[in-house]
Amino acid sequence: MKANERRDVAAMDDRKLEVLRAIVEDYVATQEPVGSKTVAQRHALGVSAATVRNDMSYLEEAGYIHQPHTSAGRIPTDKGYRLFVDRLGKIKPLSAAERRAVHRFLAEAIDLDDVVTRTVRLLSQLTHQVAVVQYPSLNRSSVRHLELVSLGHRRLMLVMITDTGRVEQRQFELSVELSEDDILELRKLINEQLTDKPLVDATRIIGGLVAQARPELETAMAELTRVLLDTVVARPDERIAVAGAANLARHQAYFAGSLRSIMEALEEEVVLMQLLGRTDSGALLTVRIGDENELDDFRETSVVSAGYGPGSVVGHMGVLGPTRMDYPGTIAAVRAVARYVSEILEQNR
Amino acid sequence: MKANERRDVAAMDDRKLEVLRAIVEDYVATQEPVGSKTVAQRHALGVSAATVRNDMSYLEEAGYIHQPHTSAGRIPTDKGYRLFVDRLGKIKPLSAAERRAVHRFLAEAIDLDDVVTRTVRLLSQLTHQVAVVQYPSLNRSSVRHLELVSLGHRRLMLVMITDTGRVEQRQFELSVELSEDDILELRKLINEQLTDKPLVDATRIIGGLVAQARPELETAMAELTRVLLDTVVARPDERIAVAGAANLARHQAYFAGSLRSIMEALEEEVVLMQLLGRTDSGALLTVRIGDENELDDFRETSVVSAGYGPGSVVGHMGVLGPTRMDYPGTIAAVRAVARYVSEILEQNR
DNA sequence: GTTTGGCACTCCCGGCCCGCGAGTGCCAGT
DNA sequence: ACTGGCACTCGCGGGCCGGGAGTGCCAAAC
Repeated sequence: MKANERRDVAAMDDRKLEVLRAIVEDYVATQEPVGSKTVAQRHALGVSAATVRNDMSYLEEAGYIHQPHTSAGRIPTDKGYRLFVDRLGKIKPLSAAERRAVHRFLAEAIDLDDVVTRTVRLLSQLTHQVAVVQYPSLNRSSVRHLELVSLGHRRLMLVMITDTGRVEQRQFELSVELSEDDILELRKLINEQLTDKPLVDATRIIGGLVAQARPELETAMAELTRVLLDTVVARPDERIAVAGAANLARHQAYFAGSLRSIMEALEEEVVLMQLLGRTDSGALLTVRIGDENELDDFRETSVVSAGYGPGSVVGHMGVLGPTRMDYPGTIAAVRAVARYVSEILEQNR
Repeated sequence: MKANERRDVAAMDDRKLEVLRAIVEDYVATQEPVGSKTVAQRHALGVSAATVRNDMSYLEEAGYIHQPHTSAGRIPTDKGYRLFVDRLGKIKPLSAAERRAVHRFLAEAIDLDDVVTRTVRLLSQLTHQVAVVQYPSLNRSSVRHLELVSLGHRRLMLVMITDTGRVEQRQFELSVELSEDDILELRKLINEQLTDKPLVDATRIIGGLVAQARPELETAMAELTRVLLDTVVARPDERIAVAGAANLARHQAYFAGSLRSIMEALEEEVVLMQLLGRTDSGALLTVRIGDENELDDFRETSVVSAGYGPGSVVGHMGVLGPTRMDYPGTIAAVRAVARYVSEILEQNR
């Protein structure tokens, strides 16, 4: 199969590829099947419509395009889009104005929440599609600071700040009452052990905390330990922001029946993580086209996603739309935004 | 006009009202215009279809129902729904199983964020509609505690906790470096002044803070003051949670063209606030039907909303759907959930 | 005078047919 | 290998029609 595809591509001369590009570009622009005449005219290939027809029947044979019905033009298949993305699409960089807008808009962000909110809006506006941004994964962050605040009685609040700027906060109640000094002591102890440690190691470290507390504080520390573990482990990556769902409505005809299930999926963090997460190892940017998404409801959907983070990848962001989307433009937008957000995180570190 | 309507209602005998109820109920159930025969048969009125026809033509004259076209059945108008809601709909309380589910699901919430998230999901599931929940308004809350945390260098974090459990957090940078003791001093000062004060008074109090700080800390306090004001005033009510947007897709036919603009509106906090906020003064529960919403995009939409809070109202929650919705069921659900959430907030106070 | 059965009328809906046009595949000629 | 020509296919929109649901009105009955 793999060898077969290779031969297909190799056997195709440049003009056939050019025809495929023309079909993809026109179809994306007009949303209508594109015929041989259109291709021959609009894209100065220097050949007649008949020649284009021959190429098209070849491309159809090879599985890159297909006809919705006998007397219609051609539409790219998922395989066709794939080839286009891999070898034909020349990524068009954002315009200077767009770049400036991105920088200005993101530079105004005051904290991580704000960065994420602005990012997701920006992506959806740039691409006119649904945008999804995952908050920096706790698994890949380190603790910058832990704070323990008394709320009166036995009620406490634990605030954890990571090096990516993420703030997790959690209220709980202890079975014993602690003095302000006790709290300070516990806070100091926890901070000494956890500060600058990556969260993946936290589970281990937290386990050892109880042993280090003064005997009087052991009960409290044990309870605190449970809350810590809960905060760190039990809700690992779950935060995700979505924007631009209204753009789905623009493609109503396209999504037809699946609109509802897609919207349902957008409210499920697990599903979103799946869509974003399965990045090709190492690749900076991933495009998953139609069938390549395992989920049934997304068979007519493409996802363009990129990792971001200061130095290493701490989260993913992406854009979701119909398979017939403007790949070069979307790829450029996602890449540019991911890069710039990474820069911001780098600076704030 | 008002007098006119009064007379209309008064002039209608019970059977005419019964016919209107039958039309509303059937139309909501079937989504299809309902004819005289159906009404006469399904709802044991003890009269013939012809009689029902007379009543219907009266109801149409009075503006409670109308025909989409000459040879079709009748559909309630907004005015018809209004009368139904005000005088005809017998609110059917939730089933015991539903009530248990509500209690169980909400009781598990661990903090305010969790309460809101669970509430909005619950509402959308109970009603099969879009649910919207406003976080407790800062304007109507009091400060329970303020915390000032050093993040190293000159970077600080301000955490504010209100009596409704809402936690606002904000990072910022001072122009001067403070010692741990300085920070504690400032924190103490701020807490003394603000704890248990309603946030509406905060602006005034904050203004006086700088004067009370030691001269060495004046600069820092001035800067801090600005951050405080920003946190308290500049982002007053803005947090809103939405769930069940996928339910809009179920009513695709109904919303037709406006689907997109409705979805856009759902991403705009300002619009959502408008929809929820304009509560009739004092009323525990508000139903706004079709035209009664000022926004054009919501002419075919009804909103059922209720205030909630411990004792006094601190926020609103509601459900949004097509005008042809199950009002009795929706009203019951919104009311039950709002009450129970209020109870929870009361307990946590 | 309220209710009822009867009846003519209206008009939507779905099915059907048909002509147009876009697009194709094939072939013979360059 | 490319091209022009040509017959063919088939979706789409428009027009037509018959069935059916629902109405409004009227005259008779209670």
